[in-house]
Amino acid sequence: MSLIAKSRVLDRIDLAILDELQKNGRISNVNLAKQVNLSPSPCLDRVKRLEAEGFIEGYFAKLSEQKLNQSLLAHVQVSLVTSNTSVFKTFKEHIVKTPQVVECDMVAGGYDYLLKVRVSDMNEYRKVLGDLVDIPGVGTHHTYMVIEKVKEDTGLRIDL
Amino acid sequence: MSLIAKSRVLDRIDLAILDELQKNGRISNVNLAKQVNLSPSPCLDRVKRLEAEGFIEGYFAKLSEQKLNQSLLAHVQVSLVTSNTSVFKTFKEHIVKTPQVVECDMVAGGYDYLLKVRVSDMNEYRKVLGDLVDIPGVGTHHTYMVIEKVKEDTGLRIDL
DNA sequence: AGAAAATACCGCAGAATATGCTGGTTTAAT
DNA sequence: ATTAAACCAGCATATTCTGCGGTATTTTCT
Repeated sequence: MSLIAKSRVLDRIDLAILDELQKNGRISNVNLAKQVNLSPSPCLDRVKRLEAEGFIEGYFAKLSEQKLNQSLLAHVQVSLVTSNTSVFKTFKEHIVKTPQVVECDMVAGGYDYLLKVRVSDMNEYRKVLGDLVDIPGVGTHHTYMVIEKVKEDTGLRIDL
Repeated sequence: MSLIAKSRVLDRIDLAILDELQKNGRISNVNLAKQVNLSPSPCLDRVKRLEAEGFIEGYFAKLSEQKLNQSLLAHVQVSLVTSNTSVFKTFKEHIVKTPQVVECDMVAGGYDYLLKVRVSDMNEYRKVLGDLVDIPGVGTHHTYMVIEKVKEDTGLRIDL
């Protein structure tokens, strides 16, 4: 017997459930069941299983960036001067503590980072960038201020 | 009387509701009410109002990128050769049609774009990039492949 | 300051939904 | 062909949703 946890194969119904929940996270189970041509009980069973198996990580409300005054977005490319462990540790600690940095990816060879920064206005951005470049070990940086959002797909692609 | 739709000021309870729903989008109304020290009725009233006023844009299930085999992420910087309207139109049409491109921001002066591409593996990425560079008007491009996700905050910042 | 109005809150009741259980059916493997 | 496993529908109970009426608190106007 294999020690690897078996990952059940998803059938068409499971995929339809995921696709629907990804678009409408608060749909009632009875309506979800109708949507996927199932009666409520087995539908709920499947949802519970998809949650337990980790296919569904959670449910979240999407809030309005405009209404909550956080509609200015910038991508910042940052290079560290060395791959030194303590330099990275300091950098990461700062990033985690800075709430305006909503995303941080290590890219390419290991010294480069791409940050996504969400702020209310340029003044706030200036402060965030000022703090960022003061971190020891931070070398070059370049800001890509977002002018227009052309596309944004939050969900994953589901092939039904 | 003003024709501007009045935007009610959010009090501490509204912010607490938004903060909770952003973390737990499927919490029951009775539990949400307990969380914010309210009885269910006014709590539901507030949620409905926050939805109607656009503070809450929707509810979504977050699916597992790993489990659904879409865990390879790349940021791609693309420059168009001109700001020509039809060039941009063609570019945008391609982007919208390509499901692997999950995000596309126009940045800086107007010819540069930052794409976020989500694929299952390098082979798929190669195809996506190949199609991308074949679009007429696309000039230089540079790929930042994500090695490690250092931080990811989906929600907005709420100051309670 | 005092009265009137508006707003927000609570608790209750009927309707809808969630959830566990049972039994019957299909599917897969031996 | 037989057995085992998985799946599905329907029912019963518990929970939750949701609208309504009454009360308290805050706001506004005189």
